[in-house]
Amino acid sequence: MGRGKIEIKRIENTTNRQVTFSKRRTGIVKKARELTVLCDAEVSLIMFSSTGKLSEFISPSTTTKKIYDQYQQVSGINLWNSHYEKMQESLKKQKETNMRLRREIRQRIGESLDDDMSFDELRSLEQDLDESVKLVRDRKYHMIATQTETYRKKETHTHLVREFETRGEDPYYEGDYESLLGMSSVGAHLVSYRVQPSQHNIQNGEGYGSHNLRLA
Amino acid sequence: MGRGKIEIKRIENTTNRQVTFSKRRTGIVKKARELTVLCDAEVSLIMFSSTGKLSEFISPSTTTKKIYDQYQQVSGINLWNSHYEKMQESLKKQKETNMRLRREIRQRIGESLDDDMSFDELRSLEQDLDESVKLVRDRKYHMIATQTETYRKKETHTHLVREFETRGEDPYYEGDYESLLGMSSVGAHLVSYRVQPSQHNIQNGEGYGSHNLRLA
DNA sequence: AACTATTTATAAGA
DNA sequence: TTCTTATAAATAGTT
Repeated sequence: MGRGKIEIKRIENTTNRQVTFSKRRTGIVKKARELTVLCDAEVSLIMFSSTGKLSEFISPSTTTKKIYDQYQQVSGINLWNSHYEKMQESLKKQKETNMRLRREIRQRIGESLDDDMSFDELRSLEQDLDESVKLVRDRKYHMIATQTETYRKKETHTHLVREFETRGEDPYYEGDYESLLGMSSVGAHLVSYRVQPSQHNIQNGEGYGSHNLRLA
Repeated sequence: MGRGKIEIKRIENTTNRQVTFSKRRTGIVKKARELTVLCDAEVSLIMFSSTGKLSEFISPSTTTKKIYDQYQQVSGINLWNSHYEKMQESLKKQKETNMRLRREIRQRIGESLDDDMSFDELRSLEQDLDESVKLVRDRKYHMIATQTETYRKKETHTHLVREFETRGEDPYYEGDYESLLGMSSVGAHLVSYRVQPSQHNIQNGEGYGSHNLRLA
C-alpha cells in the first residue's frame, strides 16, 4: 500500500517510525469513524505512541466510561475489582465495628439491657460501671484539687467551689478531698436530675492479542 | 475501495450492515495490530456492533486495565470518580464516627479523662454513669425476679440465688426485690474485685469524536 | 465465504 | 509536518 511493500515488523528508524505512526493513526481513526457511522457500532480506540503520546477515538454516541462499563459487563472481566473490593470490605468492617461500639455504649448507658445480656454479663457490666464512676469521680476531685492549688486566689476556683457546694454532690468519695478543700462533710445524696444523655451521633482477530466475545 | 464507492452513512439494510461490520472489523483490527508492531505503539480497540457483539484488540505488550490507567493519568479524566469518591467519603465518615465512639467509651470507662474534659463534662459524665449503674442494677434484679417467678423450681433459679447470696451484692437497690425473693437485707458493700474490663475490640479495619492529547 | 473490480490507504520521496 | 504519486491493501457488490 505504497511505493513499496513493507514487512510488518518494528520500524527501527525513529523518525520513520513516528512518521508512519502519524500517517497510520489518521488512517485507523478514519476507519473507526466509518465503522461507527456505516454499521451503527460503538467504538473506543485508544493509542499510545512509542513516545507516550495519547490519541483516541470514541463513537459520538457513547463515552469512554460507558464503553468500559459495557466491556466489563459483557466480558465479565472486572478491571477495578482489586481496588473496589478492598474498599468495600474495609467499609463493611468499619460499619461492623461501629455497630459493636454503639451496642457497647448503649449497654453502658443502661439501654438495650433486655436483649441478649446474660446475668453474668450484667453483673460484670455493673462492676465495670461502678469502677468507672469511681475513676471519673477521682478525676473530678483531682481537678478541683489541682485548680485549688494552682489558682487558689482566682475566680475560677471560687466558681468551682461554689458550684460544688451548691450541688452537694459526692456521696461516696473516700479520698482526702476534704482536707484539701477544708470542707465539712456533705453527706447528701446525688441530686437526681440528669443532663441530656450524651449524644451518640452518634478480537475476531485471527492473531495474537485479539479475541471476540458474544453476548449470551 | 470496492466495486463502487459508498457514502459514509448508516447502512439501512440490516444484513448488509452486519456483513460490512464483519469485513471492516477484520480490517481495522489488522490495522491496529500493524500499528502496534510497526510503530511500537500500545493500542486498545473495543467495538460493539449494533447487535451488542463485543470485539476487541489489545496490544500484546499491555492490558486493557493498564491502557485505562494510562488513559486516566494522561487525560486527567477520572472515569471512576463518582463511584470511588463516594466510597472514600463514606469510609472516612465511618472512621470518624468510629473514633468518636471509641473516645466516648474510653471516657465512660474512666480512661482519657485527663485530655480535654472540662469540669462540667466530668460532672455530667459522673451523673450519667451513676444513672447507668442504677439501670443495670435494676435490670439485674429484674432478671433475678423474673427467673424466680418463672422457674421457681428449676435448677437455674437455685443457681442464681446461690450465686447471688454468696457474693452478697446489692448495696443500693431500693426496689421490691426482697419481697420477691424473701431474703433478709444484705447491706454489705460491693465486693471490690473486678473482672477483666470489657473487651473493646479496637481494630483499624482500616475530527468528530476524536482528539489528541500530548504529555506535558 | 470467495471473487474481483474498484476505491482507498500509504510508503517513499520531495 | 504536508503534498504527491506509484503502488499495496481493503473492500462493495456480486456469486
